[in-house]
Parts: sequence; structure tokens; C-alpha cells
Amino acid sequence: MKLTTKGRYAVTAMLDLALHYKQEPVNLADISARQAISLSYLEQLFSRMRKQGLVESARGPGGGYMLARQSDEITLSNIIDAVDETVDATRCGGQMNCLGEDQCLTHNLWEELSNQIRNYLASVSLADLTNWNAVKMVSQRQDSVPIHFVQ
Amino acid sequence: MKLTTKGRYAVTAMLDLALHYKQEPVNLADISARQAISLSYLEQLFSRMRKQGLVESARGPGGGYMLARQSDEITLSNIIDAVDETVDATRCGGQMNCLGEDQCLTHNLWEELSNQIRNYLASVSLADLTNWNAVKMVSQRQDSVPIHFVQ
DNA sequence: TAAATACTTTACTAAATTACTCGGATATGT
DNA sequence: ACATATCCGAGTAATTTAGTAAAGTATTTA
Repeated sequence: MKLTTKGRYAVTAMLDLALHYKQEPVNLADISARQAISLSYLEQLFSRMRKQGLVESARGPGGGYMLARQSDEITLSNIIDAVDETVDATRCGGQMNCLGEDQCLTHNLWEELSNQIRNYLASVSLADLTNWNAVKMVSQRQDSVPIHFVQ
Repeated sequence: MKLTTKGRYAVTAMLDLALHYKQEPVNLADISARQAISLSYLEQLFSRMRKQGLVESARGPGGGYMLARQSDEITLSNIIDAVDETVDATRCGGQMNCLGEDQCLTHNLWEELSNQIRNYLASVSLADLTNWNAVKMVSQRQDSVPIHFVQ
């Protein structure tokens, strides 16, 4: 799991789409103008997201992109995974005893941690984000820290 | 909040330090050998972490690095923040009405989301990680998804 | 059918970041 | 003194990011 500006661009664009998508498809030029992301870069991002089944496209005049699913069924991990191809965190391809016990320990550890973050991002949907007040509320709560690893 | 391989290297190295630090300092050459991270790269990472007060150094023969605090008081967000200097997620320096309502909306939204992830990483300490079995247990629980944004 | 619109694909590129190298300087224990 | 280790700065190849450019394909409206 990576978390870069690339993923943020994708999330931003998808959020824009979710906010402006009523019946007719939204074209990338509009998203480009609203979010100040270059059109060609958006094309790259949406091409990947279309292949992952997150959006559907309509060509021709009046065409553009639509969400392929309801916004509460599109998670942030869906979006980020679609555009940020995952790196091999282990460097040893997941095989055990790559260079010693210690290394595999930390490899596995990082992978588990990665899963935790992925779980978290999988728990937030586009629909959640469109409700800005809700997000604000939650983030201001003091007890919002999610998991505590059991000691 | 970024989440790159750089941060993973730092966490890996700090975990190695936590695991091997008894009384005497641990030198970077050993960590380099165990974790297959180049010595000079480790020097860069530890230089930043030392300046952030996460580790203390001892020079000369028998020298090396020690944790500056107890391992349960060093969180993953501490480590990642120390080496991955944060990018300006907003691009408009946090000022409102940068280019329109929509843009600030998504800017703020991403920042809140970023805070959530930071909170999560702040809830995991080095001490948590050294207990590998605990991590494994938690990650296998089905109900481990942390927060659900209120609808 | 023609023109306009909009996506598709490929290739290319500048800028930034990552991961690393090198050469030394400085401090410390023996 | 000397070996060992951190510290520091400059430099650099490889990769990724973010964006350009150009040609093409599909669809719809008129």
C-alpha cells in the first residue's frame, strides 16, 4: 500500500465526479478545470479506474464518465489501488527465509501493517466523503483512533 | 501524510533497533547487514530521526544508536514524519477559496483523511510491532476495520 | 454523412524523489 | 596513535510523478 499524491489526485477526481454526477456523465475537461489537474493526467487515471471497473465511460458529445457503482460501494482503497500499482513490499517475493529470520520478520510485519491501512481505507467510501460535515465531526472526536494492537 | 518505501525503510530499521537494543548501542553496519539497507542511506534516515529526538547516538568504537524513548512511546507516525517530510496536500497553502469552493472542499477533505491515517499510525508503537503474534492476531480479526464515518 | 465531441492509446519529457555512493570530518574508546 | 563509529555534504543513477503531444477510435448530433 502506497499513499502518494497520485492517489490523492485520483480520490479528488472521483470525489468531484461523485459530487457532480446526477444523470448525465461528467466530462474530464470539467473535472480538469474544477480541480486543476491536467486533462491528460486525468485521462491516464480514469483509464486505469475504468479497467478496474470503478467508472464507466460514454463517448461522443455529451459523454464523459459515470460511477460504475453506487458511491457507497466505492472505497478509497479501490481508488488508490487502481492508480497506484502496489510495490512488492517484501523485496523477496513473499518467500520465507529470504536473507534471514530478521528480515522476514520485518517483511511480514510491514505487510500486516499495510493490510491494516488498507482495511482503514476500505472502510471509507466516496459516499462518506461527500458528507463533509460527517468527516469533520469524526476527525474532531478525540476517541477516533481506530485500533489498538492488543498488548 | 505520505506512505512510501522510504518510511518503510525507517520503520524497518527502527524495529531492528528495538529488537536488538539491550544495553549497548546498535551500530548501523549491523542493521545494514541484517536488513539489507545501504549504510549511507541508513545514516541519512537516522540523522533525521536523531534530530527529531527519536534516537540518541554514541560515537566512537562500540558506539551506535539507542532509542531515545521507551519503545512504547515511539509511534509509527513519529518515524514516518521524521523521514518523509510532509508535502503540502492543499497546494494553496491552506488558504480558503484558493480557486473555488470545490477545490477547497476536496483539499480540506484530504487533509482530514490524512489526519485519520496519521491517527491510526500514531496508535501503533514500536513496542506493538515487536510483539509479532499480537499484530498477526489483530490483522486476522474480521472486525478490525477501525472507524466508520458517521452517515 | 459530416462535424463535433470525447475517450483511447502510445510515446515522450521535465521535475521531483528515492536510494545510494563517495570523500572526508569529527568524536571516542583502547 | 589508531581503529571504530557517527556525522556531514555533495553528487548521482534509477525510478516515479506529473504533464505534453499526437494520432487514432467511437459516438452522437445536426
